[in-house]
Amino acid sequence: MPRGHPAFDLFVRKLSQRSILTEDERQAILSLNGREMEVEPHRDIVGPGQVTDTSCFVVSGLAARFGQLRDGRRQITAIHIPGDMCDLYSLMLPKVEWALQALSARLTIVKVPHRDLAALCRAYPGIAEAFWRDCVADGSILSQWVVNVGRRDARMRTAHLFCELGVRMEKAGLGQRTRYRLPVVQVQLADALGVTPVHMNRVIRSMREDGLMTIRAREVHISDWAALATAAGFDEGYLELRQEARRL
Amino acid sequence: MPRGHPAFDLFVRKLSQRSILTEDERQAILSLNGREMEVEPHRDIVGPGQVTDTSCFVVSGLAARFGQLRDGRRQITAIHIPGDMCDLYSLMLPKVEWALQALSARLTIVKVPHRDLAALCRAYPGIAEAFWRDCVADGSILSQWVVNVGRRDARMRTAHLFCELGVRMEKAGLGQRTRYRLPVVQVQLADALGVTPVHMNRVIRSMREDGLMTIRAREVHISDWAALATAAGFDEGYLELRQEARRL
DNA sequence: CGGAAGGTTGACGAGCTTCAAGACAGGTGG
DNA sequence: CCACCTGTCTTGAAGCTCGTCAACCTTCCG
Repeated sequence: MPRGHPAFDLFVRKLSQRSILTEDERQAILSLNGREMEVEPHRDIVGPGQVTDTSCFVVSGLAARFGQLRDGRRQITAIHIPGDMCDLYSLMLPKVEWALQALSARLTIVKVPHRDLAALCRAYPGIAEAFWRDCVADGSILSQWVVNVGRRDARMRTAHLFCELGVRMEKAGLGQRTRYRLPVVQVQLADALGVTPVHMNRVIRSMREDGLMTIRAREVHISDWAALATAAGFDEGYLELRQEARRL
Repeated sequence: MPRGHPAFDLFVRKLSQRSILTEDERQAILSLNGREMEVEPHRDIVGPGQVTDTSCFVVSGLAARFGQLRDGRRQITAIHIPGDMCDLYSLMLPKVEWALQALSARLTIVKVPHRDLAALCRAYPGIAEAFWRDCVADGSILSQWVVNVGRRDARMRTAHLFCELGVRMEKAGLGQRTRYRLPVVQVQLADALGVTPVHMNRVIRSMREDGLMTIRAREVHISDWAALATAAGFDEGYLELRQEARRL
């Protein structure tokens, strides 16, 4: 089996948490390859209206999908951490409607041609299923975000996002849920949570003053997980991966 | 080929708008069957935490997924119109995190066993792909909802929802985008848009006074589509089905 | 006729935005 | 080494959107 890009063991790891993969399938995914590149912030990796023929695997750093209004206001609809294949859904709908950008200063991705992903799906139905399940799991997070911005106030929303990221980071092996690197600025948190940067700042301050959490040097430190989770109304069920991961 | 439930030609119609299906595949889907039932509002078809072994096809009426906070506040995360297979994603993640309920007074669904859907996927990779694409398309709508509740004010949000539903109804052959039946009460619109019922009422009144649209006898009538779409910042790209619907 | 459900309206307050300014840090050039 | 600049964080004050509470109205239906 030819060796692919070394970062893809992160991808196998993530898929295996949700789906059952045979050894053949694992090896097939590990043999994937693509163009590695570093992306600077505020530059679209893919932009709305484009038809793309690649998906982007996050090696290090953070990526995000942005929706944009005509007046320039932005809303982040998804945050992708290392190990995520963002734009996997574009394999099904290659015309993308959202901008994908770097969220952190240093973002390294691998661009994987749809051609190769499609070949894998044809050869191994189990891989197609794992990809499908991955898209659905992203949708589950998206549902939670709708609830978040729709029905929680700014403080709950913020607490909820930090809980979600903590759990996702931990599951991906990138830190503990109570302490993880988050190389983003407050403006971007505001864009993710649907508030203004000014208000974002006040909310973070208030949570710091209440002893819930602190952010220093791009690192989140949650001092009281239970209190934060309660304040957020956080229930990690929607991130639960290891359910009855049967094969079709 | 055994005849299945007659309503599934709506399903084939919808899938065919997004994906290319062979005649065999169409016939296979049409042979699907399940238990038809009528559901009254405020009763969970499936509830959070349950593990389900069926998906629900909407024959007539409206269904919705609800997220709920501990204090009882609700947020609708998806509205399903006739022809939608809601809970299709549960084929991949059978443990559901959201409540599925009737939105309209009279909702008729067909409960299709996962077993049968899975058998179809195994026998016809093209059907699996169409299902996958359907899930992704739902995710695309969900992204737009995040932008909606995150960055648009109540008036824009409302206008946006009526535009979206208009286009979806039209594509499904259930009316014109400027005139369609929407058998829901204002409380439910408020739950979908993340505002209070009182404010919902004021927004609808204001839009009526501005000559944008009216709702009478559960029927939406959009008097000035262009003005409404502009007020909403509506761009139907994210609902566009007929893109390069290639097969893998 | 009476009750229930949904729609409508007013008054008031809270949460969030907007505008504006200042503090602080890191990086650059003289 | 310091002056300066730029990006980020922080804070205050004023105002608007939206939520809350409460009441009343209309329609429908038994």
